[in-house]
Amino acid sequence: MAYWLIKSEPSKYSWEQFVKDKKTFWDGVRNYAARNNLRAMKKGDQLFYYHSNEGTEIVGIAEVVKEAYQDPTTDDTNWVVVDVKPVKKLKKPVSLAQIKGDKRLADMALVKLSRLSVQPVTTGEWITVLEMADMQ
DNA sequence: GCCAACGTTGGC
DNA sequence: GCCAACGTTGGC
Repeated sequence: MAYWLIKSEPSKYSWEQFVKDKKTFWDGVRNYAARNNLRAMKKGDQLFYYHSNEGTEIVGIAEVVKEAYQDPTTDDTNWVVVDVKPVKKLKKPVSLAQIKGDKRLADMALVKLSRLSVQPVTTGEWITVLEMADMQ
């Protein structure tokens, strides 16, 4: 099983909305690196849900329920979506500032490739973030 | 609202 | 195929 991080602007699609919907397809990815990550996702993979622009923190955990398929919002076959569902909210959100301040997370894509909207997370990073969220 | 970083486009 | 110009993302 792999770990990932997906970003969303709360003003466009917040964690709260995601929980209300119970499931969504992750659309709007128009970047090849992010697209490749979507394609690499397997059912059951876990994802951090990150709020960009407002909050700038990891707020919850989601799970892949359906692997990549043609993006239903476009005819362009370059683009895919995955289905994801919320798993649980973090007890304490982990902010970008906290992540930047922890040297164990200095290599996180969130820090190094800040504009990538779908990024891989290593097992070590996953565990560290969960610790910071008071979830261990 | 500004601006840095980075991806993409298009001229040559 | 290089690289400048441009557009977009996202932190502050």
